[in-house]
Amino acid sequence: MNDVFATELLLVADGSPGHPSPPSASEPVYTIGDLAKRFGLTLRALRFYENRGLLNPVRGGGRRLYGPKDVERLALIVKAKKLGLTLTAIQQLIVDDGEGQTLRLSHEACMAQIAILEGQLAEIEAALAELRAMCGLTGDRQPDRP
Amino acid sequence: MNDVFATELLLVADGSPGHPSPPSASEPVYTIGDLAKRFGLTLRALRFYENRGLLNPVRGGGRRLYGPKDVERLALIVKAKKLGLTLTAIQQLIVDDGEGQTLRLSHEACMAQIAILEGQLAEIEAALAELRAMCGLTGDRQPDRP
DNA sequence: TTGCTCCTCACGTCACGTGAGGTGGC
DNA sequence: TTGCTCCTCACGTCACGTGAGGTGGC
Repeated sequence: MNDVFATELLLVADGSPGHPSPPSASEPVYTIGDLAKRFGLTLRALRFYENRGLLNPVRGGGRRLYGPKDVERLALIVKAKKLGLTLTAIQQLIVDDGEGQTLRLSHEACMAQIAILEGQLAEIEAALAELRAMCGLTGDRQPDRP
Repeated sequence: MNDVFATELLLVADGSPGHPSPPSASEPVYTIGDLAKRFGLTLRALRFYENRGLLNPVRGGGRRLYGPKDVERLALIVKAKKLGLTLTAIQQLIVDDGEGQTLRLSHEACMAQIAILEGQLAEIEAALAELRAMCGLTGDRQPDRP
């Protein structure tokens, strides 16, 4: 389904002991490069997330190895970032409810985030209106009326 | 017209030599606190702009003293920031055309900035749509149709 | 041997926030 | 003496970018 994952899929015998989610036998394992390509992130970003405690891949020969749970978690991180949440917030919002990881965003927090984004939206729209006026464009982007 | 300016207006005899725009006699002079209140900025922000070379107030008794030209320049900085421009860009865009300072934004740069903001707008609108769905709100914020 | 991918420091960027410790004039 | 406003370091924050210098396996 995915070139990166099809060609670079690895298998690992066991995870390191004590790891929160050690990849078990025959589970797919990905390198940092795999995930970077898949999610459109840099290696640096993935290492940074790990440093912030958002990811916790096992090590194999000094390299980071990501299992399905790590992939699931990273997908949530990327999704939450698109919602405009900070990494600090994301770290506290991702929880595991037995059947997988989810973004536990309370209704209150959700409304608060909406308010923040609406504020940013207004600022950007005001800036766009001003810039379009400066560029000699009409604010509503309709052709000139007679 | 402005309480801050009316009550804290100072007069200074001469500017320091070599300064690009030394306040001359009987020109109004403002403190950093005056400008912070007037423009809704922090003292730290004003000092930071100075450090970046965006402002260059004279000193009087160790204190920063801002003249009308500094005020004019700061107004431009604040306006440009609202357009989403970086301080580095702003520094290069502010020019003095004999009759005052202006933001020299080329048509090309203007269009480029519009494109950037339109991209941000799209991202924020997508995030808002998602958040409203999560919060159980309708995307277009209209009441439920029968 | 070369090329590729990965690694760990560690400093840089952006626009400030936030104390720490001190000064000057009412 | 207290309160207010100002000052200069200087480290912290946010989310990474960007080398520097080195490793491992084809």
